[in-house]
Amino acid sequence: MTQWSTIEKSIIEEIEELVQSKADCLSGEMVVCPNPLWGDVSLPCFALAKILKKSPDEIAKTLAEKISDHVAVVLSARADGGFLNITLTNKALFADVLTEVFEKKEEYGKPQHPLGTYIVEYASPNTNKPLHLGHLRNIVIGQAGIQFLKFIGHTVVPAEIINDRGIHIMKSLLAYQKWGEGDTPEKSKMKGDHFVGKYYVLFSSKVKEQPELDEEAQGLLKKLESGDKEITKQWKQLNDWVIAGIKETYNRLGVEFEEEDFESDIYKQGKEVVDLGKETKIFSEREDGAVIANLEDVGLDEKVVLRADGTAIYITQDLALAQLRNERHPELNGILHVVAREQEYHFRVLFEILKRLEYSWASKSSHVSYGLVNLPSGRMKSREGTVVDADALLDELHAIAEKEITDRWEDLPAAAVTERAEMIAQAALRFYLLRVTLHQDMIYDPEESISLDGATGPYLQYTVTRIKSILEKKSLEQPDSYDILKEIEERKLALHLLRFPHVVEMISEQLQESKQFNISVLAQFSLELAQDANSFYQKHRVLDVKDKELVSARHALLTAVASVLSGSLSLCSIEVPEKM
RNA sequence: GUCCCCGUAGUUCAAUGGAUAGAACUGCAGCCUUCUAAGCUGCUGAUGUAGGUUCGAUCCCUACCGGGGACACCA
Repeated sequence: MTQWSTIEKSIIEEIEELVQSKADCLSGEMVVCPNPLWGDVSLPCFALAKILKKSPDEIAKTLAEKISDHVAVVLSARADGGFLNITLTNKALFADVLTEVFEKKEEYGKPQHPLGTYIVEYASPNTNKPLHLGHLRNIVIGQAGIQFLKFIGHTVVPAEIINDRGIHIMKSLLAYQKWGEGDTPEKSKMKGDHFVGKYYVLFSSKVKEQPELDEEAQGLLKKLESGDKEITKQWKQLNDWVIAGIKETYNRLGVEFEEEDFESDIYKQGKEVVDLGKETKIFSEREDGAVIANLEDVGLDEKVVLRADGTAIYITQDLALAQLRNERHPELNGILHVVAREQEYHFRVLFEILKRLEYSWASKSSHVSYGLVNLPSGRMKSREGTVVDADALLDELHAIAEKEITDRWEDLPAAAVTERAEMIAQAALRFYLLRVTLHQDMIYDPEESISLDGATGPYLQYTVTRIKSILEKKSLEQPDSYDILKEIEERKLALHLLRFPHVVEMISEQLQESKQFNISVLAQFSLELAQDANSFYQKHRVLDVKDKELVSARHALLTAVASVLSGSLSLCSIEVPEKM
C-alpha cells in the first residue's frame, strides 16, 4: 500500500467510526493542500454534512480532534471552512515516503495489478512519404503507452501495421514513372522516404493541371491488385525505399516492434472473418452483393465490410488483423490503437463489430486518440508540402542542442556531444508533444518548439542533472530522522513524492474504465516537481550548511526527488543525460 | 443534416466538482567570488454568451455563438 492511501485510510477509519458505517465514497477525496500554510493534505467534509446532518465545518472540527490521536501520521489538524486540513508528521511525510522510494527504487509507484498482455499498435505509416509531425505525436504517445503499461505490470507487444497498399502509393509511383527518369535514392543521395515523398508532392501539383492523372493512378492500382508483374515490382521498389527511410527515423527515435504486419499481406485474409460473420448472422449480404454489418441499432450506420466484387476495403484488413492477433496471443487482454482522432468513427465501428464477433478482448481495447497537430497558419497538408518533416525537425533540435552543449563543455569529445544533443533534442520534442491533453488539437509553434528554455524537456533533464551534481559531491547514509526539515519548499517536494503513486494509479484507472490514456498528467507532474526542485535548491543550500543532520536529510530528499523525477520521465520515454 | 472534440491571460498549454484558476513564452525590474544561470525572484494579465443542477461549476446538464473533425464499396 502506498503512503498516500495509508494516510487516506487512517482518516477514513475515523470517519467510519463517526458515521458508524462504511465510508467508501470518500476514498479518493483527499487532495494536496492548495496552500502549504494551511497544511499538507486536505479532505473536504461537504459530502459528509448530508450524511451526518451537521455543518461541514463542525464535522471537520470533530475529525480534526479525533485524527490528532494518530500521532505517527498527524502532527496537527484543523478545520478551515469545511475542509479538514492536516499537517503530517515529518515521519509520515519524509521518513516513510523516502524509505519507500529508496526500497522500491524505479518500481516506486508501481501498482499491484493482475498481469495481462496488451498490444500497443502505433506509428503505422503509409508508405508514400516520410514521417511528419503528426506521426511524431503518434510515436511519442505510443512509446509512452508502452512504457506505462509495462510499468503497471502488463506484458506489452509493440506492433504496427504498415499501410503499403492503396491509391496514395500509386500516385507516387505514377509520378515516378513519368518524371523519375530512373533516379534512385542512392543516386540523388536522399533518404528513400523523402525521395518517394517528392514524387507524391509532384503528383499532387501535376494533377491540378492534368486531372486525368487520377484515373491513371487508379489504373495502376487495378493492375497491381490483379498481379501485374512489372507494376508489382515497381510498387515493391518504392515501398522498400520508403520503409528503409522510415526505419532510419524509427531507429533514431528508438522505435521497435515485435510485430509488424503489412496491409498487402493480410488484406485478403479478411474475407475469412467476413465468411465467419456471415455464418453467425453478424454480417449479411446486401442486394447489390456487398457484405454489410448493420449497426444502426447502436447509432452507427450500415457498414460495408466487403465490396460487391469481393475485394477488400480498409476495415476488412482490420478484421484480418484482429483474427491474426487473436491467434498469435490466445491470452490477449486488449489492444491499444494509437491513431489520430479523425478515425474515431472507424474505431467505434470496428470495436462494435469485434464485440459482435465475440473477441473477448474487444471490450478492453481502446482507440487512444489524439488531436491534430496544426501549424499557426492552419492544418498541415502533405499534398501541399506544408508538413513539418520529422527528420528535419529532429535535426534542427539536435543542432540547437549541440551548440548549447559546445558553449558549455568545450573539451567534450564529439561523440559525447552528439549523444547528449540527441537526448536533449528528443526530450524537447517529446515533452512538447506529451504536455498537451491527448484529445486536444494542438498548435505547433516552430519557434517555441525549438526553445530549450522554460517548461521544456531540457528543463526537466537539467533539473535531474543538477540535483545529481549536488548529490555526487557527497555520499551519505539515509538519516534516522527528518525532524530537522522545516522549510515549506522541502514539504512541497515530499508531497510530490507522496502523490506520485496516486497519479500513476489514476492514469491506470482511467485507462481501464474510460479508455482514456491521460499521459499528459504525468508530463505535468514531472514539470511541477522540477519547478519545485529548482525553487528549493535556489533558496536553500544542501551541502554547505553547518548542521550535519540537515545536510543528510536534504541529501536524502533530493536523492528521492531525482529518482522519482527520472522515473516519471522514463514513463514519458524521456531519457536524462549524465551532465548538461 | 447527424455525431464527436475544443473555446481559460497578448500567445501556447494546465487545473479527479473544492479554498486565492496555475505554468511557460513575450515585456519590464532584479539575482552568478556561494552545490551547473538550459536556473531563480518580482510585476502586469484570463474561464465565449445565457440559463440550470450543486453547499460549491473552467469541469456536469440545456440552448446559443465561434473553431475543428468525422459520417466512402479511400486508406
